Amino acid sequence: MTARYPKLPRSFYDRPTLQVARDLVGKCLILKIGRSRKLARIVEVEAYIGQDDPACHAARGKTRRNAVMFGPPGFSYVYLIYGMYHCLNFVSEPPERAAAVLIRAAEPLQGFDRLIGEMKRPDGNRLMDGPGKMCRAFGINREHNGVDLTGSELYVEDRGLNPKRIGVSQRIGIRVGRELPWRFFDADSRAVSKGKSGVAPIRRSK
DNA sequence: TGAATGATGCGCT
DNA sequence: GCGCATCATTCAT
Repeated sequence: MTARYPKLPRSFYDRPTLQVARDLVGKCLILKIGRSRKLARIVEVEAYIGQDDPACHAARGKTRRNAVMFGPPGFSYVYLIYGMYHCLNFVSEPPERAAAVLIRAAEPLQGFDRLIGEMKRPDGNRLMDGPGKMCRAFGINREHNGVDLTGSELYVEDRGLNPKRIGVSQRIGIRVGRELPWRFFDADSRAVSKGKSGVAPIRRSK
């Protein structure tokens, strides 16, 4: 079976982070697991942008944990939070500007039937409505840190599932940099984590 | 339906 | 030690 949909190239990630974040809404995240694959439509993201953003892990300089953010765009940045959850990010912009997009929620498209069936109250929209839950459903952990998104293990495809409307709001769960409206989500998806109305939704520009 | 809270590991001061 | 880009559960309204 040949690829029918274009994989996002490095040039996609090598752009201003707010554009990358916005354009990721509606794209499809794919993780290859052996001979099968898991596939989900991204419906919510947040931008974390370099030194000027106090909420960004890169704001206080390079460390072992955040090192990948200081590298080239188009790589994954995965870290452990609250001792038990993982968060998946895509590195954006050139190395001089350590930035990334946090993938916060997704709609299951393929490979999640079993997990949905195991839910107390089976509902695909609730399986990955948060960054920790999404990583758990995909099985993403720190072994997926620093993966090249132009490779064949973990990548993103454009399947033409663009959102009709993109909502914008403040970012969730942070204590600093709260005022910045750097969260983007599919305003018509029921799989976003919370604040489904947010700031007034705006129309997609492209 | 919403607020409060505990779980749990690790990076950083 | 403290705080964290979270979540499930409990308890109150």
